[in-house]
Amino acid sequence: MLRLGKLTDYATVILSYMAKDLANVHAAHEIAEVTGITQTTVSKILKLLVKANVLNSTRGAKGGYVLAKAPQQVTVASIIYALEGPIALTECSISQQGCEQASGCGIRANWGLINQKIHAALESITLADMTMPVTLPDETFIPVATISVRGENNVSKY
Amino acid sequence: MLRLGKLTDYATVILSYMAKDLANVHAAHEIAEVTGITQTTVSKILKLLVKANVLNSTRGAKGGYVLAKAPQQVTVASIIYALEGPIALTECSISQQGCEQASGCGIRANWGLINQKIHAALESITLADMTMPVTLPDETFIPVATISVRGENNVSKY
DNA sequence: ATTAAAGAGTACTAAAATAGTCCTGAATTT
DNA sequence: AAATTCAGGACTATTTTAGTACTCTTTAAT
Repeated sequence: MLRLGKLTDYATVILSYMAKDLANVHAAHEIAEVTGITQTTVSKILKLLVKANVLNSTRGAKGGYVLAKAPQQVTVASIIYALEGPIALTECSISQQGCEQASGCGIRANWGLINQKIHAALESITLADMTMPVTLPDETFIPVATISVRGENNVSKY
Repeated sequence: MLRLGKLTDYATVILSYMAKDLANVHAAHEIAEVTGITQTTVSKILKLLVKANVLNSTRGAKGGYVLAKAPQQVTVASIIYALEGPIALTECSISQQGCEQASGCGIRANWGLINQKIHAALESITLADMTMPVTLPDETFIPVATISVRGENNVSKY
């Protein structure tokens, strides 16, 4: 399955919670409580989001995290980038070094094309879109039909 | 990184080789030789592609594999599906069961939106596009800038 | 008929990536 | 000074993915 890690899923949960309460600074422990994700894991995610300039942090008592930008300006691509690094489906789309036969490779360019399209899709959706309640029939949500589930847990429920 | 497994990368290499020589039946050992992928791994991939109706196989001496459809009709989405299962970024996009709070989940619907876009992008590119030599400046191929490589090997070079 | 060549199916092992935890240090408020 | 909170890094455990091996079935050639 073309998939994102759990941490990215968690991150969207955390960020959409924060997007709904922009007025306050949120400490890691508070977010952990609200989301049900353990605090150590929440902290790990928050740190990554700060490093990627999605969040700002303040230390010390009364410290915590706030969004660095308006929800409309936080793209899904930037969230994925923060948690998982570059958005690219194949290695050779990232580094040309890895490919021993870069010049003769007819596939690399075409993977690049695909990556571009996907990147564009992920750039076009923001945290604001994620928090906005969408109410479409279920069929529209699920692009693939009958399905073998390969993992269990997720917390996209807040 | 939003990524595909190596096997999927291999699969595109194998399929584009086969797409260039539609006239002949290709045995696993032959494909292994040409691509440099070990035969056991090649076999594994070919079997998955048969199961997904991307390839047809014939057993016995002189047997082997051929494309089940014209290259224009083999979508990248179907290749990914064959190797990795459903194309969905988050678990909750696949099964509603997994999500304890399905009704109250504001995020699920929005992930579905993203999945749809990505699925559309992957449906829009076929094996024919992959084999077609694209010659654009390198910058166009690589959507993300400076980059930490997390894996090494790939064989997208044929 | 027998043999050799090929794929089908399944189970298993090894390697790599991901998730999750813990510890120590630095900044800030009271 | 003490308490709170984030920063950074190292480490462990878990899960996923990759790769291999083995047995069975099918087909062609002799």
